[in-house]
Formats: sequence, structure tokens, C-alpha cells
Amino acid sequence: MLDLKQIRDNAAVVQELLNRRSTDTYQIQPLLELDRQQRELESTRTHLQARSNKIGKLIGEKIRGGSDPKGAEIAALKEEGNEIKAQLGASQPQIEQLKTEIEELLLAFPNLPDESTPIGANETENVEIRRWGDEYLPQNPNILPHHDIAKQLGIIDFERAVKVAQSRFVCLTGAGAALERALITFMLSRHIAAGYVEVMPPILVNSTALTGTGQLPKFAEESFKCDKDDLWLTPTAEVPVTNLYREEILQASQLPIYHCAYTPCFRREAGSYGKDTKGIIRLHQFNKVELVKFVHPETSEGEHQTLVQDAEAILQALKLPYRVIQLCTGDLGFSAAKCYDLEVWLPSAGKYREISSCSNFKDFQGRRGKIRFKEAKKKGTQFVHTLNGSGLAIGRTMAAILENYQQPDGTVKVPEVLQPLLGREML
RNA sequence: GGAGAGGUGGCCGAGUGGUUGAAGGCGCAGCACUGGAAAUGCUGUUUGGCGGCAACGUCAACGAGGGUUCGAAUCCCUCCCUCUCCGCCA
Repeated sequence: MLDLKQIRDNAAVVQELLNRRSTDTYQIQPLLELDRQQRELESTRTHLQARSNKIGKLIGEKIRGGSDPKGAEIAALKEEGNEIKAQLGASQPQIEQLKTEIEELLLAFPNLPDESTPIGANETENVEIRRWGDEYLPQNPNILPHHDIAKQLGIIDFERAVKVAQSRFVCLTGAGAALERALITFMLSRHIAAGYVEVMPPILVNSTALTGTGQLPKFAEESFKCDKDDLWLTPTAEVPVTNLYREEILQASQLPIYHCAYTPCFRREAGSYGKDTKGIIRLHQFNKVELVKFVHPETSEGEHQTLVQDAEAILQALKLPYRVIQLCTGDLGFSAAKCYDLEVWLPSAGKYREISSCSNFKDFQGRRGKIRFKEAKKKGTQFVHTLNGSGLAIGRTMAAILENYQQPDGTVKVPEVLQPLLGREML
């Protein structure tokens, strides 16, 4: 959520930053007008309330001082109290209406892009920052797509999973399931060693939590909902982990907080019909290890860089070629101010595919979820900066391994670092 | 699912409808005492909105939302959550 005060005081700057995402889509003027009306009414209300409070206090004092509770003096005060109450009651619906409208508008605004986020209209204008692992690019010219090799090896059952659920679900079998599990364990172990505290959060989350991280209200179509319970299947561990600290006031000394979490993730993939229909690149249910940081605003840029490095470290350990791109303003996620994607090399497609997205949300989620911190000896509280990144998407990592480690004879080598966990060298 | 109990400040815990934003305690911070510390004493210690350079003023908040009243933490209604016991169950 954006800071209403900031919008009010720096309207032109805010509007310009919003325009960087998309011209003409986000207009703050209507919001400013509602805000002006609301503040005017609120000011009147405050004054009436102050008088009403005084009357109440006065009546108490007079009665205790010996005035007749049924006398004319008290009756006059009561009468004035009643008049004020009538006035307050008359203006209340309007104030509430305005507040609701302002809140709804505010929740629908995306985060302001960071100054360092390159300006661009869409993903074609994202900027490549660096590449890693050219020396590990596979030399085999006849690499099968991951789903074909997986079928051949008998480690993924596509048909039966569809029978059990529907399309875009898979069932891992034998070494496939073991590899998935090994990847989860491997990634978590690395992140724990790097200082992240593992959590295993609920994977059903309520509407307030989804609003806190920014999936609601705009992206309700993207998540599965358990209608009877106001619970949703989490689309990413970002939601439950970030919301662990919702409505809390932390001590500055507690920061930074680093968490890593493995969870299944569930997405409807609405609007992506026909995209990536084969294989395990785009599923309704997939596994992911997520990194989440809660940090002091002053350190968030540095924390973002190290977060990206922590995600990269997994790809490097697995010796999978990848590149880092920085998203331009037109491709930036709703809640993010700045974002780097890690893209892993997929030989069968002949291109890099997203395997991790590392975002700095700055105070956007902190404000939505009321995650604050207090500095000793300083008045007031500040919103924490939150950051998160995949570390990594497990299914896509598996796909990358099945292709990059594929041998000419149709076998797949197990990455060295996974061999001890899996207890085998080849799939 | 059945039965019961309860939700008050960072924590524990009072609270008879009228200077209660809230006693008392713990914790924390500052000051005093000390060579230094402990102990002790004094002072301070919620959050948000609005106004103000600031001191401060004012409004709101005792799970949430309504209601009664001149006035509600306190009375009434609805909802949510937590805990205990029983049942079922990984």
C-alpha cells in the first residue's frame, strides 16, 4: 500500500512514478479528491466529538457536586448532547463511505518503482545484468525436452495425475519423487547455513494475509479458494511467511529477520491457457523453497543484493547455467519496487526460463500488513522493508537438471551435490 | 461435532456506567546513590489520525462490528478468535 500522506504531499512525483509502470492506468486525482472531502468532514466531526466529551464530563462533575440529576441545568446539557449526537449520526455514513472508498482505491495501487528500476513497457525491455555458467552449457545437440526424458525414465506420470486431479497436475514417481525431495532438502540446508531460519507455515491462508502481501484484492482470480472458510491455497510461501509478523511491532534490534520455507504453491494460471501445456514448467501445484527477509529500510538495497546471491548460490552449486535480469517498470510485479529474475538455461527450448524472482517490496507490504518496528529512544514506529525470492522453484529446477544433465544415451546424470542425498549418480 | 471458560497496554493482572488511555506488578529507559555493580529510590514508558518547527493540543482504540446512554473497558445483540474437557482423526 502506498502512503496516503506521501501521495498528498508529493502528488506529481507519485503520479510520475505510477506512469512509469503504465501510462494512464493509475490516476491519483480521484483519490486526492476523496481524501480532501474525508478530511474536511473528519475535522468537523472531531470538533463536535470534543464538545460532546466535555458535556459528558461536565454532567458527571455536576452530579457529583450536588446538582439535581433531574434539574433544568442537567437537562439542558443532555439536550445539547443529544443534538450533537444527531449531527454526528447524520455525517457518519458519509465519512464511512469515503473511508471505504479511499481504502479500496489505495489497495488497488501498485507499489512505486524504485528509482533504479529501468523504465520499460513490457518484458522485452527487461535488462540482463549478468550471465553465469557458460562453461556448463550442454554440448549434446539432441537434448529431449524434460517431459519426454522424464516419461522415458518413468519418473513423472502425467496421465494418472490428470485422472486424480486435472490438467496441469503431475505425479512424480520413484527417482522423480526422490529427486524433488532431495532438491528441497538441499536448498533448505544451504539457506539455513547462510543464516535463514526455516519455517513450515500453514499453506491455507486467509484473505487478510493475501491482502497484506498484495495478492488481494486485485488478483483473486489467481488463487484457489476454499469458499466455506475464507481460506485460500497459498500461491507462494511469501504469503504465510511474510504474514507471520503481521500487525506486530518489532524491536529494531530484532532486524534483520531471515526465513526460508518450503511449501507447495497453488496457482490457477488463469489466462495462460495454451502456454507451457507440456511438462512441469507451469502447474497448478508446484513446490518451492522461498527466502523472506524483514529488514531496516536503510539496509534493504544491500539485503536485496545478498538475497539474489543466496538464490544464485543454489544454481551455482547445481552448475546450472543462468542469467540475472532486472525487470523493467512495465514488467514489475504489483507489490515490488525492484525485482531481479533468475533465469535458468533450458536447452530444449533454446532459451532461459524464470526459476526465481527476487523482489524488494520496501515498505509496501509492511504498510499493508502493519508490520512495523521501533527504534530504541526514537518516537513512533516505522514500517519494515520486506524482501523475498524463490530459492528456488523446485519443479523448474528439476526440468533444468533433466535437460542440462542429459546424456547422449538418454540417461541423466545427478548433479554432484545431490548425489549423496539421492544415493545415486544417474537417473 | 458436543460441553464449558475466556479475550484489557511489551508481559502478568485489576477494573462499582461518570477526570480510566486505563490501578498494581514485572519488564524496559533515564536520573540519583556507588570506585564500579547489585540492591534501593525517583521519573518516564501504547498505537494511530488531525493541527503545530516544537513543547503540546485534540480525536480514536480495552478481540471486531452494531445497540442502549448526555456519558460504555464496564449493560445488551451479532460475529471472530483462543483455551480446557469429551468425541472423531493424521
